[in-house]
Amino acid sequence: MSDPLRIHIEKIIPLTDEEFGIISSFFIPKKYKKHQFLVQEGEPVVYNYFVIKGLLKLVYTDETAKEHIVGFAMEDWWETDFQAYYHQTKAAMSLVCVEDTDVLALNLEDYRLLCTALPKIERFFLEKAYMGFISAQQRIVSTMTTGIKERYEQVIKKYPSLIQRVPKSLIAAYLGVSRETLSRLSL
Amino acid sequence: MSDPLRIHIEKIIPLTDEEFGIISSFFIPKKYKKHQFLVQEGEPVVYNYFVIKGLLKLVYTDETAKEHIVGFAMEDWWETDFQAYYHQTKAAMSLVCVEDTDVLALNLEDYRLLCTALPKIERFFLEKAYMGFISAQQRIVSTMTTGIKERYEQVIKKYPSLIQRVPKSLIAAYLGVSRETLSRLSL
DNA sequence: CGCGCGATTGAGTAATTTCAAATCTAGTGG
DNA sequence: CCACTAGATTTGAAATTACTCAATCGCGCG
Repeated sequence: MSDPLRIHIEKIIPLTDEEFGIISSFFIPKKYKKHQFLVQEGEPVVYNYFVIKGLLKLVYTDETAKEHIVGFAMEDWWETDFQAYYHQTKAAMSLVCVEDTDVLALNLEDYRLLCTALPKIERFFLEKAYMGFISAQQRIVSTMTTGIKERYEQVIKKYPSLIQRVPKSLIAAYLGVSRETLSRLSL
Repeated sequence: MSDPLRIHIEKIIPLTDEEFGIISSFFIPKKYKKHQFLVQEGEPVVYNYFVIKGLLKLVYTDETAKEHIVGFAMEDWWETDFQAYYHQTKAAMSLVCVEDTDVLALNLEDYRLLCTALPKIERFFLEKAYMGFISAQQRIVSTMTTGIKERYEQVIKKYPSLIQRVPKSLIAAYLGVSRETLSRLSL
């Protein structure tokens, strides 16, 4: 009854026990240790991950080996290389544990089967995709219009726990500035 | 039979004439002239727009009155201030005609009625939302990792007609650099 | 105690911005 | 057909900002 996935989905659509049983049967529980890779750049992306517990970073590594944080994923978040997952191509980025992490994994075929078995779940995924789009777009606007200091403050306001859980250098990589520049901001 | 909306939707889900009749009945055709506003910052956002013909820019204006282009919308694109539309709040950005433009407008209540009347349309909107999310995320990655020259080249490669249809200063505002800087790139 | 990781600080360099002026171009009216 | 004008683009130069590279500091842990 206190299943995190069920609570998460029921924030958007109500479920009977039977329906949740169907949903549940498509997900594979997995556990990873800090520094392990869930998605590896250059490899196929098998799963979309729902985070039960822990913290992940989605990282793009450029030609000069510099790491750029595309996003973090904590409890109740979905994360993967969505482009590669959905189109079944090789990953362009990596999904890596920042902490020991428990997830539920859903492969694309099972996702489609789930949607066939329980069409109303599509409403849920639509909401998730839509919200993901809105928040990505707002991040774009924020990057274009807002100074680094304010962006940093927005991040710690929006995800207060993040500052406790990751080194500031990762936040810098998320904001798109060097760790030195972030360090020099008078906060 | 050559209805742009029908062709657009049928790229994702097949439709009977009757089904398309239902869909069609929820949309309101509208026409706008260059420089007119479809969405005005600070005002409620009534519609989501499907562009039949023409070109729109989605603009965020910052405190210093500088314009930032969140996105363009040309034929077969959907555009609005999605955040404000979906949550029925005031617009944070404006949607403005770059050319005379014909659209089909869908208000949120009609959107919900349409989804009830024809649930399979949700598959279509899910695909759109998902692709919108992916492309927004890729724009974030591109901004973080790629130099301006390459980003400019990517844009003209992806949307070749854009360069003919908008001044370079708008592309600069889309890329997040000053028009002078864009002008100084040796292309 | 000493190692290692993260954070800070300093100095020089590179890129971008801003402000200003000059140039170019397309469309308009004479 | 030409001159004029408004908008768009380019160029110049100074100022700002962030970057890189390097050294230092701080702290927890074996």
